[in-house]
Amino acid sequence: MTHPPLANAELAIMNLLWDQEQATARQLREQLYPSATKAQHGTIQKLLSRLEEKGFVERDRSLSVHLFSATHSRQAYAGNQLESLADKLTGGSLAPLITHLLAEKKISKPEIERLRRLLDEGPVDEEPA
Amino acid sequence: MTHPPLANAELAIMNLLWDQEQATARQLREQLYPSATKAQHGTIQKLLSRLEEKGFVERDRSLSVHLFSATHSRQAYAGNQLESLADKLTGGSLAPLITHLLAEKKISKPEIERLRRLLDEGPVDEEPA
DNA sequence: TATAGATACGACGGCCTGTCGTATCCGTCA
DNA sequence: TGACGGATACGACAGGCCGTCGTATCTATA
Repeated sequence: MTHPPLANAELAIMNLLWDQEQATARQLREQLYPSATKAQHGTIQKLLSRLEEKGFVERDRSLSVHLFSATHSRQAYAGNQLESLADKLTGGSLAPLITHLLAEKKISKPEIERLRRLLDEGPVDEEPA
Repeated sequence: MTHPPLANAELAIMNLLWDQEQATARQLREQLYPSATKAQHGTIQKLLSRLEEKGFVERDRSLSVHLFSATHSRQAYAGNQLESLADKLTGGSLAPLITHLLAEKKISKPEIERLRRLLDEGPVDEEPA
């Protein structure tokens, strides 16, 4: 199952939900639009309901003030996007994606070490958040 | 310098240009729309000129029939997209993107070997095409 | 019951994408 | 030289997605 890509404002909401596990629409609005006008409450609601349609967000309706939470982890989404990138561009293989970044030295040495450790350990537990 | 993402039809053209280095609009049309109606010539031209605006395609005007070629390699574009994915999702770090795919065993053993060799060799020449 | 706050739903403008028509240009060939 | 075929140039269009906002309905509480 491959997730559709997210637009900017949607991603901004997901980033908040990935960081805090649960939030009300009001809390999200305060973080995204510090100068709160009344209309933007509707914007948040709209974005949340679209995210719900796409299956990214779950809504707890048990209270009259709904609680929203992410259904997929950030890594799950990220990995999925990486996969679809590889499918579109390199027949599903990851190596060519990384080749160019290595050649351009866009990957730092600590990052290379980190990746090497990941590969050596084989299947690993997810890192927390 | 970060490239904008490409849409489907645009990507289809780029894939052809990445494979054959040079082509006329007519050649591209024959490969993309085997049942050639006349109108689709315009479509190809339009897509090519938009790709030119975005800096993905170069046009050799020395003959009256123009020759088109890609300005960036497939790897350059792919690496760039990977980079922007990492920037948007994980603060620029690649490891979390790969973590989930490893945990889900979405990466085959030969692919893991290939990645490990890339990392061990450090900065490497680009692979051809 | 009145009121504040939350949700539900629909509408809108803007942008991008893919498609297509039409007009113009250029070379070739009779 | 004049007509013709193929290529380019340019503009128009519908559809879809995104972000935004207004309005209406609902709910809890004082």
